[in-house]
Amino acid sequence: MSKGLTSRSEDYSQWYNELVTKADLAEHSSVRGCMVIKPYGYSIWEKMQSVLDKMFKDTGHSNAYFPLFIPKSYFSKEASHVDGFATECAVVTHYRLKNDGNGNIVVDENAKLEEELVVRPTSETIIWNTYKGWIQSYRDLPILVNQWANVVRWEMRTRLFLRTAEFLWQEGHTAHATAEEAVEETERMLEVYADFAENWMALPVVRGKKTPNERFAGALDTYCIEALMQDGKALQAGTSHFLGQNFAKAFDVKFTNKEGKQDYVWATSWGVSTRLIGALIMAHSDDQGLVLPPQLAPIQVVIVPIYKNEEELSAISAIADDLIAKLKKLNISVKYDDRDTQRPGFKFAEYELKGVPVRVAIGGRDLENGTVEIARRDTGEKQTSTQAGLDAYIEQLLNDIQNNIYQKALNFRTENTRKADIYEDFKRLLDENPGFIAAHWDGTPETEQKIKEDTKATIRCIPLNNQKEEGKCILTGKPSTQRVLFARAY
RNA sequence: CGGGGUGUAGCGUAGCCCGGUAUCGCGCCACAUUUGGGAUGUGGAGGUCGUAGGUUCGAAUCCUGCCACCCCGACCA
Repeated sequence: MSKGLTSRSEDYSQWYNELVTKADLAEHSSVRGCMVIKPYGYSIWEKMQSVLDKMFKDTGHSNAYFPLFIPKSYFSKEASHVDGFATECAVVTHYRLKNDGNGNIVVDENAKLEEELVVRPTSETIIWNTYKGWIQSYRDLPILVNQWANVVRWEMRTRLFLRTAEFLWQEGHTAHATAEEAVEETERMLEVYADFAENWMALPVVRGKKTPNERFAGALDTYCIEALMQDGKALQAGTSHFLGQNFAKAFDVKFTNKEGKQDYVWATSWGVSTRLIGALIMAHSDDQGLVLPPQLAPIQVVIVPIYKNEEELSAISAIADDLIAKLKKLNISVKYDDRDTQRPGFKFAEYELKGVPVRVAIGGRDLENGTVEIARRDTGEKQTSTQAGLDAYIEQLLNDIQNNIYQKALNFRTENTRKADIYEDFKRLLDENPGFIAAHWDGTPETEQKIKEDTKATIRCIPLNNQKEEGKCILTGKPSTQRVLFARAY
């Protein structure tokens, strides 16, 4: 492991790339745009999955699995959907290789597929094609299904976790008898995501709706949670779509309602991806490395023994073993690092880089005094603490760290959310103090587009429960009834 | 996909302009001394110079194609 990390102020983007690889979260694979998620990074994803999965089940959903391949023709059935994804699809055209006689393995041109298969960029089409066979009556509704899967989007420019050609995610796809019910579902799942972001990732998010420009291809309404990263850029952390009857119409999914009449089914879809790991990194980490919220940290507590001989080590290990047993009872994950191949200082730096929330060091001094040294990753504070009652203290400390990280991120967002009423101020803020900018907008796609071309800032969302306020559009001066949130985004 | 940059040992690099098979640091291995913030010494291993081709007696170096990554742009739940 190499020393030092480029600082955030020096080069934020380089800091991020180095951190991802040096903290052992992921690395570039030999396949363009695709990453290898390494065990430490994957264990964060597993934690996220297990929490979210429980949340989905607690809200009535079940998991299922649909094919990776989607017949090309399915995409043409929903016009705006195909427009949104056509330019980034991987397509399977053949099903066999052969030896060309010169020792080269080549595609067998005789094994051409009748119809090409698209590697799913999202599963609405294959799922709605399937739902057609599942739904006849209102008694078959709702269908509340989630899928954990990988998807492929042939992105032009990729970044580890934030945008990769293949990524892992979950996608919920639900079917309902009424529009009201589908909208309720859309909003419910947005709240699940917001809850997860705030209480597990310690990431404050703005709940909002996308403008028509930024909507998911095929949706009537896209709800989102937006988070602010430390460089002042926004990140879309999750979306929940009200799809109306678009997919039901495209795939002819009708049901008989209570009145005995045929109607198209109402749909939602919602998803979060491994991009959340990118959000986690960019929101909390510092120049020393990762800072992980205790709720999602694969290792919550690391114990490092400091010893001069075998005898001292075994005395320390006895204390450590006792602490480990107590912490495990409290469901706290602990690692005891008694490797003799690295010195304590090296281990300290390593666990800081990897974002372990709490470090306990036990040495000869502590043996004499009945103490340990406790260091918290979020503030870097170190203190000496008695061994008695240590488990309860650490449990509390983990809570404190979780809260502190959240509060810090919230303060950052508050400080970096500003109002602008004059276009010049708006532009100046974007360059000098990037962050969210609350500004009036005349509600037209043209104005939004113009601002985007001009400043690279987009409307991240129209916050839910937004305060009504009379004003004038920042660009055109036309009347507006509320402020919307602008930012440059990932 | 357009513009710019980079690619030399696991990582970071020198050498390239001006052609003669490769420099240094970290890391790695062995041993010893060490261990409360990234240890020290001694010895050692490790390289198709991204890749394919061309020019040449000879290519890391010159020329061409391709690939990957980084930055900017376009695109993008």
